[in-house]
This record gives sequence, structure tokens and C-alpha cells, in this order.
Amino acid sequence: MRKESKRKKKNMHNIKDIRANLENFVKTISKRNHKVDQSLLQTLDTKNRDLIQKKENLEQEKKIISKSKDKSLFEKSKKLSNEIDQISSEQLKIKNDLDNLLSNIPNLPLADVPEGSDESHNTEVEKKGKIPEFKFKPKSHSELGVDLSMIDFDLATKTTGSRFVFLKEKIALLERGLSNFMIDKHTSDNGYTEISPPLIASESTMYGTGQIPKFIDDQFEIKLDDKSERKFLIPTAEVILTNMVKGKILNKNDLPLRLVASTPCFRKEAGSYGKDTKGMIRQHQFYKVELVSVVEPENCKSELERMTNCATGILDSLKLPYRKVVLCTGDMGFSAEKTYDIEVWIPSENKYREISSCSSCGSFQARRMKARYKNDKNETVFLGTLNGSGLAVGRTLIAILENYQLEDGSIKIPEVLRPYMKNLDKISIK
RNA sequence: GGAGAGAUGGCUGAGCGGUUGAAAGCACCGGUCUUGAAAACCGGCAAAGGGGCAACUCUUUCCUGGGUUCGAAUCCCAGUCUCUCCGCCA
Repeated sequence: MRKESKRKKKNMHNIKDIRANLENFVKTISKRNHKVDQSLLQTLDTKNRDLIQKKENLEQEKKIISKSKDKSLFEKSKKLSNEIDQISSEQLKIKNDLDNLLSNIPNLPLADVPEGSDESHNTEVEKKGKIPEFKFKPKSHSELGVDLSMIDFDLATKTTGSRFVFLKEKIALLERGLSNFMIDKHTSDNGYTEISPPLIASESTMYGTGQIPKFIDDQFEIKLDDKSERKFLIPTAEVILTNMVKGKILNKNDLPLRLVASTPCFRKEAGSYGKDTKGMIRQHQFYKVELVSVVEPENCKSELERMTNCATGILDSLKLPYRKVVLCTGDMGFSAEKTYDIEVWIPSENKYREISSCSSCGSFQARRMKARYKNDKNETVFLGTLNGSGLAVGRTLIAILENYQLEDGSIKIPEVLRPYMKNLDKISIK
């Protein structure tokens, strides 16, 4: 039989589930500020299935002929091939449209996620730590760093461009110390396995966690050579860590898988022009300690709580004031079904700023990655994946500089960090 | 950069034009035996998609894409990836 042209299989939302409850699906997705063209979806699906039926009938006919080895039927078989080709290419086109439609639809929010269109509808669930009271006007981290000659934005502008920074001496050490401190804590106290991953991900890897196709504009694409698959600098270690199970079928006793890595992250920050242009809050490149859990899907909810606690644990031990919020349906990331943001207190802005985001993605990413496991009943089912920052190192650094600043512009080092800082108790001008 | 080898089910690994969705082993699940476990023995065990309330049934899939043939895991072409050796660099 002639090989029928195959399509690259994309996995995303399960069309079967959607079909069974289309109204509801569209309604739930609309809570996420995403409109689904219901009639288009329905038309494509019906048409697709119709063509599949037609194609399969012909294929069966052809198969019978070829098995019969009856020479008198060979001509007919050739004709069937042509027909099949025709129908097949038509079907492929429809399927492709359907795939494109589906792969741009975000994950379904869990039932307990508050409804809302934007961040103003996020719900605070916890507030912890004491907001520092200064007897002087607290400086911003960039003022502090520049005054100490340990943060240099101008230099980065010269060598690279905007939204990059040079850290020097004790502040560079602080950045490195923070990464080490966080990783140590997650590996020794929280049961995570340390990974040092590639910082470059292939196109299919980026698709797996949901960065592609919808958010391709925010990714730094890099060119290796003309031939190989497109490659991207990772926007977060989530991408590369989560994809470690891409295409795999794990055993139940491999789970849960808990991974931690400290990596630079690269983001174009397209769409945030003019936002947070001052200081280190929003950079094209920053370090982040990332937590990833791969679990049985039914354990996603409890794992999310656990992971979030691992993240806040870092802030607790650094004695930084923070609050925890549940993101509303409209503010969640593409792949998430539920997200907690952890926000740390930033004195110079007199408000809380995101320092970690912990999300359960349910089976959304696993489906895209084709990552499965054998469950109790020996069925092969999609895994659950979660990711969270534990924490964003750059922003933690900012929080420490600002919250621990002294009147003379020097910075007190939190107790737990001192072993990572050559036992310094203070960063001050030499 | 030069020269080779390879890509098959959860894993290892046979097959090299038709009854092969694919041997065998391991893993896994069920059973017999056992006080329990192990061992041994018996049985089961790929995925995706379509149809059906269901029992069930059909189609596709042996790296990807094209081609030859009535028929391809098997033959031809192109590509990707992996491995080994040499060179180069760290």
C-alpha cells in the first residue's frame, strides 16, 4: 500500500472530552479571556471525522484486495489509492486547522480558581513576615547597588543593550550565594533532585510546556545551523526540566519526580515595553531556581500546596515579608490549571512584587509532551506536571538589598546566607 | 571537518517484500504453589484515531518525509538524531 502522507502529531486538549461537553468547555475557557470559536471547532471536528470514515472504508477495501493477491483486482486497487490520497490530503488540512485551533487554547482552570479578568481579581490567601519600618527613606535596589558600585546598568547597556545588568563583587557573590542556598535547601529539606540542564531547548520541547506556538514572540531563538530543528534559549528551567519526561512512559514507582535547577532565564519581554524599565525587576536575562514535580495526576493539588510551601520556606528562612495569592482565571499562565503567586515586599515601591509562581498544569503539558505512566490498573495515562520558582534569584536579591538596607547604604546579610557569603554580615562600601 | 555503524513495543533485541502489530528475554499485571515472601509454573500485557449504549469492530503506526509495488518494518531517495574512530577545540 502506498504510504499515506502522515501528519506530525500534535497533542493538546483531548477533543473527545471537548466534544462530550462542548458548551461547558467553551464557557470555562472563556473565563480565561480566551474565546473559542465554537461553531468552527464543531465544524472542523465533524468534517474531520467524516473524512476519516470515508478514508478508512477505502483503505479497508484496498487491504482486502492486496491480501487476496488477485491480479484482476490490482487495477482497482490503484484507483483506490488515488481516491485515498485525495481524501487524505483533504482530511489532513482539516485536521491541521483543528490542531492549530486546539493548540492555542489554554488549560482549563480548576473549579476552585477565582473567576476574574485580570490581576485585580486575584485572591490573597496568606500574608507573612514583618514589613520593615525605616527611620529614613529607603533606597531602591538600583540606588543601593549603584552607590555601592556593585550593580552596573550602564556597562550592560554598552556591552549588550537594555534590560541587562552587571553585578560585581559582593552583590555578584550574593546572587551566587542565593542560588546555592536555595538549591541546598530544596535538595536537603524538600526532597528535590538537583539538575544542571541545557539552557537551550528545541522547538518540540518548547511546544511541550506550552511556550510555543502562542508565545513564540517572547522567546529568544538562536541559530545553530540551517538544518537542525529550531532552537531557543530557555525562558525558564521549567521548559527543560519538565520535558525530561517527554515521550516517556514511566512506572508508578518512579513518581513523584521532584527536580530543582538554578539556571539563567531568557525572555524578550515583548509586550512589556516601558514597564519596569528601571532596575533589575524585569530583565532579558535572570537567574531563577526552578522546581518541577512530575506526579500522578490525582496528586497535582496536594503537590501544588507542597511545592508552594517549599517556595515560601525560602522566604521564611530569609525573613522576608511576603504574601501568597491565588491567581484568578484571567491572570493565569497558558498551561496552568491553578497558580499561586508569591509576592515579596519591595520597600522602595511600597508594595508586593511577584517573586515566585507555582502552578499545577494537570495533564495539559503531559498531553503535549506525550508523557505518561502506568497506573495502578496498569493503564497508560498522562502524568501531571507542576512547576514553581523557588525562587526567582534576581528578585530575591532585590528584596534582600531593599529590606535589609541600613541608613548608611550598607546591606545586612540574613543569618542563613552568611555561610554562603564568606561569613560576611554586611555589604558595605569599602 | 573526515570515515564508519545504527534508529523496531515500558526496556533489551530478532525480523530484511505478503498469515509480522511484530520472535525472544526483562519489566509489569493476574493466578497456582507458600504461614508470608522469593523461586518455579500458567495466563495476560503497545499506542493513537474512527464507528458502536455495549460486547465489539475498523484504520493507522517498526526515527521523519517522499518514492517503488496490488502489497513495505523490510527495497530506493532525502532528512533528523544517536554511537564509534580520526582531526580540531574546551
